[in-house]
Formats: sequence, C-alpha cells, structure tokens
Amino acid sequence: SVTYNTLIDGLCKEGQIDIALSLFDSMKKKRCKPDELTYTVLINGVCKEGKLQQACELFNELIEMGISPGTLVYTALVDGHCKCGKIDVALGLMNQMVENGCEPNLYTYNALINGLCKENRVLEADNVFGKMLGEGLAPSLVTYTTLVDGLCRAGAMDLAFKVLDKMVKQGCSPNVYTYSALIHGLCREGRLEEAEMFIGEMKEKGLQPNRVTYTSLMDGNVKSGRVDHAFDLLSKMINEGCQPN
RNA sequence: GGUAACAAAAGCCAU
Repeated sequence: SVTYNTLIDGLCKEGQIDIALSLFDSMKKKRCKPDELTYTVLINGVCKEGKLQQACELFNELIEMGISPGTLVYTALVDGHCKCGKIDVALGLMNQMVENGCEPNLYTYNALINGLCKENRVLEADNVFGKMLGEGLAPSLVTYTTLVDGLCRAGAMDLAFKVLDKMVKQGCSPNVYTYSALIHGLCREGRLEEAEMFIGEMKEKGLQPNRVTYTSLMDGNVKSGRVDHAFDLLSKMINEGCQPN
C-alpha cells in the first residue's frame, strides 16, 4: 500500500489524475487494500482539478470500504472545497467531522481560515481563528501569515496588527511574507512611514526584504506622489543586492 | 519505520 500510495500521490501532484485513478483501480484488484491515505491523496488530486463531485464520491467509497474517515481525509476534503470557493460546504464538513468524533487539527483550521480569507470573509476567518485558540490549538506560522495577509487585503489593518501582536507574543516569528503583507496593506492606506518602519524591523531581525517587499513599498510611494523617494528605495534595494525586475 | 492533508505576497500587460 505504501508503494501504491507513493505513486498515486506522485501522479496526482503532476496533474496526471487519470493515470493515478487507473493505478488506484489496479491496486484494488490486487491484494493491496487502499487505506485512508490513498483516499486522501486522491481526493486532494481531484479537488485540484475542481472535481468536487468526484472527491465526494471517493469519500463515500472510503466509508463503504469500512474505513472510518480521520482528520487527514476530512482535511483534504475541507481544503478542496475551500479552494473551490465552497466555504459553506466546507463548514458543514467540519461540523460533520466533529459529530463523527473526529477532531479538526491545525491543518483543518488553516485550510478553513485560508478559504475564508480568499473569499474576503475575513471577520469569519478571525472568528475561526478565535475558536481554534479556544480549543487550545497552537496556531502556526501558516495560520498567522494567512490571516494577516487576508486582513491586510481587506483593509482591516487594526485587526491585522492584533494578530501580529498575538503572533510575536506566542514566540512565532513573522517571515518575509508576513511583513510584506503588512507593508502592502499599509501602503494601500498611504501609511508610508509606518510601512517603511517595518523594513527597518525586518533588517533588525535579520530578515532581508526582497524584491516584492520593496516593489510594494515603492508602488505605495509612487501612488502617493513620492516618486523621488521611490527612487531612493530603488538604490537602497540595489545596494542590498536585491535586483529589480 | 518508510507514503499523507494547510498559507505564500508586489508591479506591469491582456481579458
């Protein structure tokens, strides 16, 4: 089964879903019983093609096989629905999994928070985040960065800063993506000096702002009529060995 | 034991 799962997963990740499915068929004809992982990687694969219907069929098949669905396969299904914008179905699946005695974990919550953020339902995302904390789950860098990015895009900078604050208090260090999201959000509101302060903070922490970080800040300056300063930033980034594109 | 589910940003152009 490990052998088959490995190959099926590889094919799915290459986008060769049809070949993966036929390998899955031959697996079933042999003595190798598909397990939860087999269904997880397949569901993951078909969801990436937008075939949610097929994902649900696979899930039903797993149940018919007498396998009890665990967090892994539920998370794949929740994430798949989120990525296709079917957040409300995903929320329903979450409830269903809890009813079946299966606890959502960090990955499940992250998938849901991401889905809500990408649909601009950031307040709900923040609520899910709160719920996750309430259950004693420790958010990860993925959780924080996803949420900060979503909040910044939605223009909810105040909330974004609250999350950032929690993040550092938990001893989780923001990365270049986290900072870039904040800088972008601040620039969009014309808060250029604050945005630039974060560049300084990044360097203090040994994080090198990259091309995206700088371009974002330069664009903010340009849009606020500070083209001169945008050029200052350009020299600065070049001096730091960061090539413009 | 070995396979496994979660985020990833800017600008420009086109639609």
